[in-house]
Amino acid sequence: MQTDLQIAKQSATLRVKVEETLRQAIASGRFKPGQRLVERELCEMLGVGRTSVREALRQLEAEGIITSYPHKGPVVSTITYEEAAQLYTVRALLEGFAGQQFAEHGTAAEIATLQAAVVEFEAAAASGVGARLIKAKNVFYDCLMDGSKNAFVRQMLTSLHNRINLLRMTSMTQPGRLAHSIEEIKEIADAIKNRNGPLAAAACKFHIDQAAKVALEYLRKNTSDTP
Amino acid sequence: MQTDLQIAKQSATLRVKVEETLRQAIASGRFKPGQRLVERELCEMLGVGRTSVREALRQLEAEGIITSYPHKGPVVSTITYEEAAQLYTVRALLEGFAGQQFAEHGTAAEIATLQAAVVEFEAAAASGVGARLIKAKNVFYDCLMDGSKNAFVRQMLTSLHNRINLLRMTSMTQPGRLAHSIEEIKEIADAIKNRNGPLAAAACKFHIDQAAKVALEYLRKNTSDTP
DNA sequence: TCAATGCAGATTGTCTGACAGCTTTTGTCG
DNA sequence: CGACAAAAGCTGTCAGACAATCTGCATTGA
Repeated sequence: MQTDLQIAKQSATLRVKVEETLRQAIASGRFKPGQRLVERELCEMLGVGRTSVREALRQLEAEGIITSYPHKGPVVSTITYEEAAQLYTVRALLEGFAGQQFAEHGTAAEIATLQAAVVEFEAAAASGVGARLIKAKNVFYDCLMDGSKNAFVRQMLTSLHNRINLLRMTSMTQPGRLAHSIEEIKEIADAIKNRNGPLAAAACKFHIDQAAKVALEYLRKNTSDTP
Repeated sequence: MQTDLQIAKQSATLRVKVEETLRQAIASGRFKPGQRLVERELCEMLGVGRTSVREALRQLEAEGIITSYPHKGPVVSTITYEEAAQLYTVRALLEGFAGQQFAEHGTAAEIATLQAAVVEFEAAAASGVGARLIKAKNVFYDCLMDGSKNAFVRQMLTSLHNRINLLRMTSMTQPGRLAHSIEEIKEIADAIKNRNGPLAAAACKFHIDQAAKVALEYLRKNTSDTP
């Protein structure tokens, strides 16, 4: 495992590292939605040539987290209310599917891993450390996606998560939301443990729908506030 | 409309044209799965510099229709039996969703367009012209994806269609399959016309499952034949 | 004063040439 | 015949250059 990661990082081409760095920078809010990404600045900032930067940008563009306009260059993608609504809809669909597959075909070991992730998420929430919470949530979703046993679902959900990341920090920091979130996640894990496919799907869908409600409400207010 | 398209094609950057050309070349079988794509050859073939080719390749890689290995270069993606099965599964899920949305929220105009597409598909099948058939099918799916009213579903399905294209020609040329295919498509359009969401979803899922059955059977035979 | 025009700066899109590094193949020697 | 070294073929990356294009600002004309 460890060596795998190390080897992966070593043999990773420069372009991939740039990709990861930029993805991280965007996810962490270092670059904000709508902000222009000027090639030369990125080159200096990262200490690499234009080739690597441009190819990395193409990749991020394909993933949808940046948008480029011809002869104007790329900007960090913004997300409209309608897009966010659509995004959460399809996310609910796919995660519901993943949950159902997990419940019906997951191994005992996978279920154990999932439950451990829930426990860690709870602990992270109690600790109040934001970074730990995000990490725990990522572990949980990673596990859930693995449970779908479907590489395409995994890939699509990863892409959706990346695009929603800018909003997700919102939906989790809303007062009272976190406690509900924990309960919903427990429901998911329980349904999976009990091998109840439809219930697992419903629990996943419910969880996303709740998150969507909060995020969309926030988005609605903020987009009308700043015309 | 026309001017829009013309302007779009004019202002398209070279890179995008290369993308489209390569996508087409792969979809049409000009480049076969597993085949290496050597940069210099592509440059000569297309008459463009390495920059444009490499950036286009990154895009196609992100879409999954080519795969690159570090320091070895890109090859046209191959698809294993398991991957194909997963692909059809998620496609059934998404198209089922699209069909349901269409039935429940599609406009009368959209339904009329869909029905026209069905008629054209039938005519194309009767004509026996392969190209016309493929075009008709694409129109039908385009219409169906629009009906989902969800840009993400549309994008994901487009990507899946691209990746499945190499197999799709198979599943449609199987003897007897085409007649069934027409019937299934009619079922879909009927369910949508009658505003029956669940039935539309089921019809879409059934259609894909049938296509999957044929394609997977073919794939199973061919992959075990050529070790 | 204000709108239209036009120029200058900034940035992207693309090409060329170059070179190191990794893979694969070839060739040679024990 | 096998191992090891040399060579060839590509990719990954950089730097520099230049045309095309966008944008903001200044100039000009009504």
